[in-house]
Amino acid sequence: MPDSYNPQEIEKKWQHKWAEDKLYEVSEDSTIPKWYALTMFPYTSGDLHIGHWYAMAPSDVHARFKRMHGYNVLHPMGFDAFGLPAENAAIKHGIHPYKWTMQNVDNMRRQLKSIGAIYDWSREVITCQPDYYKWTQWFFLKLYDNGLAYRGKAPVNWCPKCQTVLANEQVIGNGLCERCEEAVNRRDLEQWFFRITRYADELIEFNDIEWPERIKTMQRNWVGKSFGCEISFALDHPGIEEKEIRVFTTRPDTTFGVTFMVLAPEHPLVTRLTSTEKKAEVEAYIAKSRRLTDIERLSIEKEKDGIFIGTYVTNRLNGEKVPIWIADYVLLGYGTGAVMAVPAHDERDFAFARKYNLPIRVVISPPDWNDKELEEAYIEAGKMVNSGQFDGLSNEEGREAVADYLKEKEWGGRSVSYKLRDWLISRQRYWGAPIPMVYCDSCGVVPVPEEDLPVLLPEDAEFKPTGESPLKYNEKFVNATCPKCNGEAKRETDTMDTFMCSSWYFLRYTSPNSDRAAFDESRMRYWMPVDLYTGGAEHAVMHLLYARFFIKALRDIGLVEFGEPFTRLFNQGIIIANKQKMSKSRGNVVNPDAYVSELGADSVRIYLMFVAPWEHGGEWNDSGISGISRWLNRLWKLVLEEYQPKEGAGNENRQKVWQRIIHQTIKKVTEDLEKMRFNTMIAALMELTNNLAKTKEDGSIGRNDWDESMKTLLLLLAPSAPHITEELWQRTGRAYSIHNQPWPSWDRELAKDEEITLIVQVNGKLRDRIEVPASITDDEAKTLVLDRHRVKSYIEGKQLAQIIYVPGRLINLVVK
RNA sequence: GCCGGGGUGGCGGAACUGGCAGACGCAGCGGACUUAAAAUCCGCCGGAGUAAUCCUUGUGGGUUCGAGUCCCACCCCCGGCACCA
Repeated sequence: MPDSYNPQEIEKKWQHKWAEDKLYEVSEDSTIPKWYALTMFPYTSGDLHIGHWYAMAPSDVHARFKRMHGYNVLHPMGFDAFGLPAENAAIKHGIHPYKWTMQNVDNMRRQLKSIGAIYDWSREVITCQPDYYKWTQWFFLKLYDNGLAYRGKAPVNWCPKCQTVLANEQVIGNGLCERCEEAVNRRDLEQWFFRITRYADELIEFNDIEWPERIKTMQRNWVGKSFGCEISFALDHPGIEEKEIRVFTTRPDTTFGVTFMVLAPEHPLVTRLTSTEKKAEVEAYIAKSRRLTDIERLSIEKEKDGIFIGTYVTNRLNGEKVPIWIADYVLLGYGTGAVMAVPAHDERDFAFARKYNLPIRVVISPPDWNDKELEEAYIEAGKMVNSGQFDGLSNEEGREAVADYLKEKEWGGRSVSYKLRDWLISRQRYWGAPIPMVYCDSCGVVPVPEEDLPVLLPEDAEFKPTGESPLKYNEKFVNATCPKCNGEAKRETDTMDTFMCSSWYFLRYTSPNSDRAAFDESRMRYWMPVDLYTGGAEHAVMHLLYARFFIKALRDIGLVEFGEPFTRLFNQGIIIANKQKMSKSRGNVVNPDAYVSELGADSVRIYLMFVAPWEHGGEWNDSGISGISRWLNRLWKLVLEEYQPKEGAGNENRQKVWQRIIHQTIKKVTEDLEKMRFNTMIAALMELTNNLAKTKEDGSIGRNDWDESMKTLLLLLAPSAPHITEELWQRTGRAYSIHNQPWPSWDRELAKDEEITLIVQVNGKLRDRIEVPASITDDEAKTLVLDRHRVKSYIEGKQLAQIIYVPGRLINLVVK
C-alpha cells in the first residue's frame, strides 16, 4: 500500500526543488521560438484573494502548456506598487508607504509562490523602487521632449475625500471617485497632461490584434469619435472682438430648425455677452452650476434648466436671430462648448424648448406629417422642409449638401469630435513617481537631465491628512538648482498617475536588471509584443488604453518598432461567493491560503478552472473543491497501486479501443487548452481517469499499455496540477522533471471512431439506436434500418417519403 | 435609453458546422463496509406515467426531414456607457 496523497508535503518539496534547480528560469536563447504570456500584475493591497488566483492559475496552466510545446516562455510576475492606499495607511497608522508596500509585497510574493506557477522570480518588477521609477521618469522626459507631455490649467476632477485629481477614467457612475465613491467636483489647477488625443484615431483601430469585441467596443465608445460639422453663427455685440460663435453638430441637416443656442455656463464668452439686466440671474446660475457636484449636474433625472443671457447670434443660413441661453447640460469640454438647439429633432432641446416656451420648428418631415405640432422630438430620417434651397432633399443628402454649402461660404464645414480628453497624469500625492521637472524663475519649466535621474522620493516626508502632497512641504525636496542656469529653482511636487507605471512594465520584464536603459533593446525585440495578455475586464478603458497609447508614442519616438503591446487579450470572469461579488464590506472574501494548506494548491488550481468557463467566472463553493480533491486522491491511488492484467488482456480489439480513448483524450485536452476551455479540459481528464479506473478493475489491457496510460494522463495533467504530477512521475520511476517533457501528440487515425451509434429517427423523433461500423455506406445503413423491428412498427402502413442520411451520425425516415 | 454578453435538471455547467439534450462535477437518494460515524466503494438521479409513451433548453411565432443551435417579436438577468450636441 502506498502512502496517501499529502499535498502539503509534496507541494512544499517540489516548490523548493524547482527553485533550487532554477527549473523555470527563463533562457535568453533567441533561436528558440518565444511565447510571452503576461498576467496583469497585482496592486500591492496586502493579501492575494481568490480573485487573484483566478487570474493567475489558469494563465499559468496555459503558459506551462506552451512551455511543454517547446516554446521559450516568459511568464513574469511583479507588483504595481505605487498608489493611494499606501499613503492612506501612512496617514492612518503612521507607517511609511515604502514599508507598508514592501511588507505587502513580501506577503503577496509568498502567496504567489504557493500557486506553484512558472514565475521566474529573478525577473520580478516592483514599480515603487528607484531602479524602476527612474525609467518611468525617463519615459516622461521622452514624451516631454517629443511634445507629448504638456502643462496646462484645466478644470479637473477633484475628489474631496482622496484630496486628489482623478483622470476621467477614474470617475465612475454619476461622478463618483473610483476609489472611495465620494462625489467628485471640479477645480481649476495647473496640471501635467499627455497628448493621448493625438492618437485618438489610431486607438480605435485594432489592426492585427486579437482582442475581445467587448473591450474594443468599450474603447471605441470611450474615444467617442463622431462626424459632423462645425458651424459658425454670426456674433455682433458691442465691445466684443469675436464675430462668431462656433458650434459642433452631427446634424447639419437640421440647421434651419435652430431656434436657440446653448452655451456651457463656463464658456469664456458668457460673462461678456450677458446683458446688464440679466447679469444677476446669470451669475447666480453659474455659481449654482459650480457648486453642484457632477452627480447632481449630470443626473438624468434632473430637469434641464437654463437662463437666457439677453443676447443673440445670427443663423447665417436663414438670417434669423437666435437667442443665446446657458445651461449646465452643455459641457465645456466637448465640441466647442456651445450647441445649436434644434428642438424639433433633438430630445434634450425639445424638453428645454417645452419648458421655456421656445419655438419648435420642424425641418425634417416625419412620415405623413401635416404641419401638426410634434408630441416629441422626431429624430428619424425624413425629407427636409422649411429649409430654403435644401427643401425636398432627404436628410442624409441634406447633411452632405449643407456641409458643402457651409464650406463654400466659409461658414464652417465638416468636422470630427471626440469624447476622449488628454490624459491627466498629475497627482497631488507623495506615493508615486515624482515628475522630473523644476521651475526656475529665469529659465521657466526645465526638465531634469537624464543623468540626474531618478528624482528620489525623500524618505523623511511627513504624512498628515491635509490633502496636499507631503512633497510640497519637504524643503530638501522642493529646493533644487536649475539644470540650465544653476540658479535657485523649485521642484515639481506632483507625482505621476500610477497608470504611467503600468504602461511599460511589460517592457521591463524583458530585461529587469538593465541599469543603462529602461530595457535592453535586443531582449525587448525578441520578447515583445506580448503574445497573450490576461486579466480583468475592469481595465478596458484605463490601463489598456493608456498602454496602447504609450507604445504608439514610443514607436513614434523610435524606441520600439511595433504599435500594439498586446497581440492577444483575454479577460477572465470574476469569482463570486454566496451569489455576490466578493468584497471586504460584505465579508465574503475567500482567502486561498486556508484551502491551499488544507487541500493543496493543485486542488485550488483545478477547481478554479473546472468551476466554469474562464471568461465567464464562477461561484466559489467548498463542496465543489472537495470534489476535485477526491479526484486527485483517486488519481494518486490509480497511479501508485499495482496494476494486474488479467488472462488474455490486451487482445487486438481491446487494444484498439484503449488506444482510441487515449488519443481522443490527448486531442480534446490539447484543443481545449489552445482555446483556454479549461473546464472541459478537466472534465476530459476526469473521464479518462474514470475509464482507467474501470480498466484497472477488469485488467483488460496489457501492462505496457497501462504504463503508457499513466504516462499520458500525468503529462496531460501536468500544467494543471504541477505538484502531484511531478511526484507521481518520480514515484513511477520516470526522469525529472515532468515539466521538461514534450507534450504528447495524437494520431488522427488512431483517434477515429471505428464504431458509431447510428441514430434512427422517424419524422425527426428518436426511435432507435444501432451500433454500426463507422465505415457503413448509405445503402447499407438504409437496408439495415428498414429491417429493424422497432422501426417497422413506426412506418408500417405509411408511405416512405424521404430518407435523410447523415454519414456517421443519423438516419431520418420521413413518412406520411 | 444605447452598446456588448447571457437565459439549458435542485446547483455549476456540457453539447462539432442545424443531427442522441443534460458530458464532467456538486448536492440528494439507496446499498456495501463499520458496533457507529467519517472516509471510501457500488447503484440511481430533468418531469409525468404501472407501462408503451409523452413533455422538456426564458416566452410566442417561423424556417427545416430535423432547432438549445438559424430568423422575427417579446420578457428577464449580467457587464459597460450614459445630457457627447
